[in-house]
Amino acid sequence: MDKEIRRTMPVFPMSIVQKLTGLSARQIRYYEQHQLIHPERTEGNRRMFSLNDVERLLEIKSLLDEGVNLAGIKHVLNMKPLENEHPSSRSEHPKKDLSNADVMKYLKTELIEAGKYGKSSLIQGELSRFFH
DNA sequence: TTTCTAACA
DNA sequence: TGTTAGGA
Repeated sequence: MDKEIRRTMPVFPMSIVQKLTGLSARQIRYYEQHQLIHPERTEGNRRMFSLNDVERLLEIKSLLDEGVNLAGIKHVLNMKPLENEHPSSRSEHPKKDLSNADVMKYLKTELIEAGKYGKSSLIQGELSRFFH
């Protein structure tokens, strides 16, 4: 009953999250602006991240390396809602899990669809070759 | 001293 | 994305 609260409990300040994720403060704040993470705030308006926020950021970092842009990352993250979010908005668990293969499959589909039409794809750069 | 927001020679 | 100004 408190395993979940542990993952969602705000415990890390910016400096720690930077070291843990290897991302810059600028990037972390930017991703928050784009709703990829929702760290809580202290009385002094300082961000406090939970373990889930950190894991989420690590996944964002991973997808970034694979050449997925923010729009794509949003989609992937939205496919696995349970992972984090606030304890407040949590009552029942719609339970779900997404394997890496599922994500790959999704990304590949995005790439193919983008090829059919114009150019716009959620996947950028040459890294998309991993899906060819 | 650390983090925050806003903005760009 | 980096970096910096100016404040808390």
